[in-house]
Amino acid sequence: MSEVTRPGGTRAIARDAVRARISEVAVDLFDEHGFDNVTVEQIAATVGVSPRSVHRYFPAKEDTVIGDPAGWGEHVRDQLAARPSEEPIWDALLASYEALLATPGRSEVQGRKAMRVLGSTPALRARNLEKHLLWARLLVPVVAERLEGDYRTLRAETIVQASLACFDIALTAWAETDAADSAVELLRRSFGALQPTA
Amino acid sequence: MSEVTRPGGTRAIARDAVRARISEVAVDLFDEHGFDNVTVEQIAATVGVSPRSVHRYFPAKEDTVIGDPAGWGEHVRDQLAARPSEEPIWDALLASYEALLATPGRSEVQGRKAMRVLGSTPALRARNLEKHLLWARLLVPVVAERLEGDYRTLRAETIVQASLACFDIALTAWAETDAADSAVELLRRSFGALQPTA
DNA sequence: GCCTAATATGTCAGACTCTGCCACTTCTGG
DNA sequence: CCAGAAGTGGCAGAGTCTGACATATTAGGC
Repeated sequence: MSEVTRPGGTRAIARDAVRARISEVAVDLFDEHGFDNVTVEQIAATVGVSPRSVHRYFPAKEDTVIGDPAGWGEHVRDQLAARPSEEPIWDALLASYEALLATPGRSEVQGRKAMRVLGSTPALRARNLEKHLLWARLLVPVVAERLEGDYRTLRAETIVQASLACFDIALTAWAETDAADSAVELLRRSFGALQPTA
Repeated sequence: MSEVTRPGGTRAIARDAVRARISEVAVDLFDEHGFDNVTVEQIAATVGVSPRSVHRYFPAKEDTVIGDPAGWGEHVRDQLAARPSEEPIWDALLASYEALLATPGRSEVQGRKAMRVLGSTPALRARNLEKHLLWARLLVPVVAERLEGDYRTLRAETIVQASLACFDIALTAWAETDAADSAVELLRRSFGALQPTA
């Protein structure tokens, strides 16, 4: 997954290109040496900019891998809001995430590498999860509207966060080197783990 | 939730008391001024120790709020492993978390305050999620053993992460000032949100 | 093409978190 | 009482990150 494309002139294009380049270099270095063994200074030197500039493009070192998921959260929210209102909520969520996975972004090779890096360091993975909580804030009102009965917000929170866990687990599994399944197939598997079977 | 009680003589007792004191002071300061506005130096000064000592007791500043998750994760894992093997997995997980909540620890006031502080800052939330990952590593093998069929690890991961989300959401709701329900009641509500109703 | 305002960049100092090292202090238990 | 174990604080330094500021670059209007 890469950044949301924003129209804004040549400078915006240049900015996005610099961001992408820094991120690409960072992910490669992390993949090779481990996140904790690569400094911001090293990333900057490899790209050919100053550390100060790296920090201008990415608030934190982790964000060179994670990127800025905010735009994608809005995308999922919009997809979810557009689902038929009588559709079961789990089906609606699954379809919304699938639509997201169908959106062009990083190449498959780079995407897998980034996910592998993400899964290799607990702090990095946790920060990624924390960023995805932003998605929860966008999705919970939409889900709550489809629920009836007591504790609607609590239940909506639960369903949304469980679905985010499915998404994370599916992508993590997909990133494993020998994974033969597509990300969508694995997503369906993890969603299925929470469906009525008992 | 406080530290796991470990027999080990007077020194262990003293260590636990120092940890508890540092944590109490930290949570109070964070609650009053915000996590990012309170330095480790300030916590140390208020307690009457050096910053170096604070770092001896807590690997990271965030851990002054979160505590040591390893002991509690093992506790939950042990509770889960001791459940009857034919019990539905969701019931077994719920019972294990309930047993954890029944363990004496911080006072209710301090517990609520810590949960509120936990939810207030991205860095704290992320570190708390990292704790979830640690627990997951302990719980997934136990859950996977109770599953049959394909993709057992993926499904176990999903179930465990979803249950941890339930736990987190319940505690967060409980920490809200006007919450009238007990933490256990809220935990049952969030678990219920993932049970067959559709 | 020229010029100007807007934007981008690098240098620098400093704040904060965290770690390893070491000298010194405290304390437990035989 | 005493020795060894454990605890403490001071210190330097590494790494991340931020604000300030001077300088460089560039887009766009004329």
